Amino acid sequence: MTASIKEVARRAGVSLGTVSNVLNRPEKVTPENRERVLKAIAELGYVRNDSARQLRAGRSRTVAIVVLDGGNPFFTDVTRGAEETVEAAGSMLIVCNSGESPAREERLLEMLEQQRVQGLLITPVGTSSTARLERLSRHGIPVVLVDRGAGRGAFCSVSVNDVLGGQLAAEHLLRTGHRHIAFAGGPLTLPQVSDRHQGTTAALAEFAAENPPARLTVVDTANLTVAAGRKAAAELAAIAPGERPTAVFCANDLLALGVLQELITRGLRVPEDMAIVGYDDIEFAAAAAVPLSSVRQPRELLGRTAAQLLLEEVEDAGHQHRRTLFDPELVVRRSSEPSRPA
Amino acid sequence: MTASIKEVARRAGVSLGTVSNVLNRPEKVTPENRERVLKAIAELGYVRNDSARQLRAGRSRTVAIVVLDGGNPFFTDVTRGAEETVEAAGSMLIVCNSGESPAREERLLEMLEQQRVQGLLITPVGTSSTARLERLSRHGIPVVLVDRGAGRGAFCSVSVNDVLGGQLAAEHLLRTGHRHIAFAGGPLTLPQVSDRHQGTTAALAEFAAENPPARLTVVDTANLTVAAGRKAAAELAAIAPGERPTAVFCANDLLALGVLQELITRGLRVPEDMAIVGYDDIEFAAAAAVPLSSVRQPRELLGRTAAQLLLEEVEDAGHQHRRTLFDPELVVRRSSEPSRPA
DNA sequence: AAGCGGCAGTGAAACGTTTCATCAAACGTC
DNA sequence: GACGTTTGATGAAACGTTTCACTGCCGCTT
Repeated sequence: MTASIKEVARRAGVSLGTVSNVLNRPEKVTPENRERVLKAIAELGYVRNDSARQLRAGRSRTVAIVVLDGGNPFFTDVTRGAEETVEAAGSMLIVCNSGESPAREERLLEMLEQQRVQGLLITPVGTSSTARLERLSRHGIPVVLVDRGAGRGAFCSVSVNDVLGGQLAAEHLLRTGHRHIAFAGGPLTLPQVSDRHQGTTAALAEFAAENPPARLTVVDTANLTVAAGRKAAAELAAIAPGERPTAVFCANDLLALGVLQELITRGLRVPEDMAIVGYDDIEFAAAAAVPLSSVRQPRELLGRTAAQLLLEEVEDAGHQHRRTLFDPELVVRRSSEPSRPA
Repeated sequence: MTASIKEVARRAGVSLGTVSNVLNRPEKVTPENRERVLKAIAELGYVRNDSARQLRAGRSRTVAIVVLDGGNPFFTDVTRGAEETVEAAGSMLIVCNSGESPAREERLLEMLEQQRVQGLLITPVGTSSTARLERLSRHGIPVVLVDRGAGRGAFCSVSVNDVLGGQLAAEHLLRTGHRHIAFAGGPLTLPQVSDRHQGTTAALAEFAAENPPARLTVVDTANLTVAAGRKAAAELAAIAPGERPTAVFCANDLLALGVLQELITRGLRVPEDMAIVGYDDIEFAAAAAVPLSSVRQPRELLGRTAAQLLLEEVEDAGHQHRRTLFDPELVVRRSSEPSRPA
């Protein structure tokens, strides 16, 4: 269907190697020959065959990023950052979505390995893929963990201190007078979720050292979506007012937006009846029905840094793995403004 | 670095062809040989080389989708729909982002063509890429236009009637008493934008046939983002109250959310001082500070249908191009509830 | 004038698959 | 027990590149 280099050579009346030279080292070929080859290329509508190129070269020019949820603005922002960096290096970023499903993740990794991608940015669903990722790395495909610390020193990683984030959120709620807090998130097997939860309990423990202890209710959700948030809010709203937490810290903003919406629908006031703090500070958080307090992560920076680390490792094989950890930042908005000053 | 089929063959003590058979037609090979080959594969950590496979086969197992804005929930939903369908067919969907930049789009198309992707779903930035897309199609890479009608019959396309959408929005505003409406959107070279604008003017024209004419103010924006919306709102707010439109129809929801936020910040009330209608009905529209009226598009269905059409064309070369057009639906929420009944 | 270095261009080899014609062996039939 | 048929295994060819050792050729030096 499509013309090959051989036909270009024949039409231009030169050898195969000369055409290749025009394509790869144009300065090495005489101007008139270059001219003729380019003309032939244009006439035939020749397009380089990347498969053959890659086969010969042993490696490709694409970097892949595998995200947990392609619809979550957090990940699209991370992706944007990575895209920028990868593109500047002359490669192409392809975005894949595991949708928090280990099976799909597995399938994607399999296909990406077969494609011999240049490198891989990934937020793994769980720990089940660690073995496969290590194998990728061993096979010469660098892997950088995104939004997830590397367990042992096997990979580079770029993440944000989720424990600290959870702590910031919980401390804020305690400071503004809340004594019964809910943590909404799940599945708890996601390190992001469990770290944020851990930060919460840490803050509560610290608080209890000098005060009467505060209470924590955990609402486990199936995933981190708006729909899951609505469901969580329904559970919270069903609790008798006296026993109900007065604030909820949600493991991400989608969840928080769902919670907010459902609470309002059910006639509860935010923050008076229930304060809310989200996580990620996505663009929509500030635009919500009640502007959402949230723990901000440097999303694009995360993506940029991860891509840089990856490209570095692609260049330099004898590379030392590195872990980068950013600190999050609490952004207080109306959804958690003190209803009763501490 | 990575083992090849040849080494597997040597280790298993069989020929090269037998290994290939184990991989592709396992029933054709004797159980004990199959066993030995699989063992060798496991021991060597052999991974199929897709470049070689593709080179031989002439085609790949990946479908690409090129979207205008990877961060826009509209596109992530379309992508989700497409993903589902493509995955069910055993292929892999890779997501690329043109970011509304013709240059980046051009680059992506070049690389995707070199990769000999199986097919392409695309929302083109403008009309400048038509020639290249036609060439792709001619070279055996089917192209389906998404959220964009095919100009001539060159491609399959799946879109939503944007003119009708614009009309629905404008009629709604006229019916609820508005006599000076703003249209915010841009660039007007985007067919989506110009169609929605055209629908608006059509509705106004129809209205004027039986009523004193209503007024339309166009606010041209650089793109369709929240930031652009904020800027547009600033312009609207700067108009003297008597001269200011009483309602604004935004070409998409991101824009509308930005407008909403900025208006609130500036102390204008929605919908009392200015009603808003958005477009797309993304998930965040209902959760906004003032729940947003919006023109709903069947986003996942759009993606699914486009992917189906594409796969159909991949299968059947002698395929008739088809254009599918869905109708949008107006969803009225508080942002445009009649402040003064008609 | 002979020798030498540099420069363009050539053609074959190699990358890792899949396919296909060929071959050998085992089997069933008469 | 010979023959035809089926079955499984084999090895070479082909896909489209890039690379590299060679070959002429020209102009410069001695």
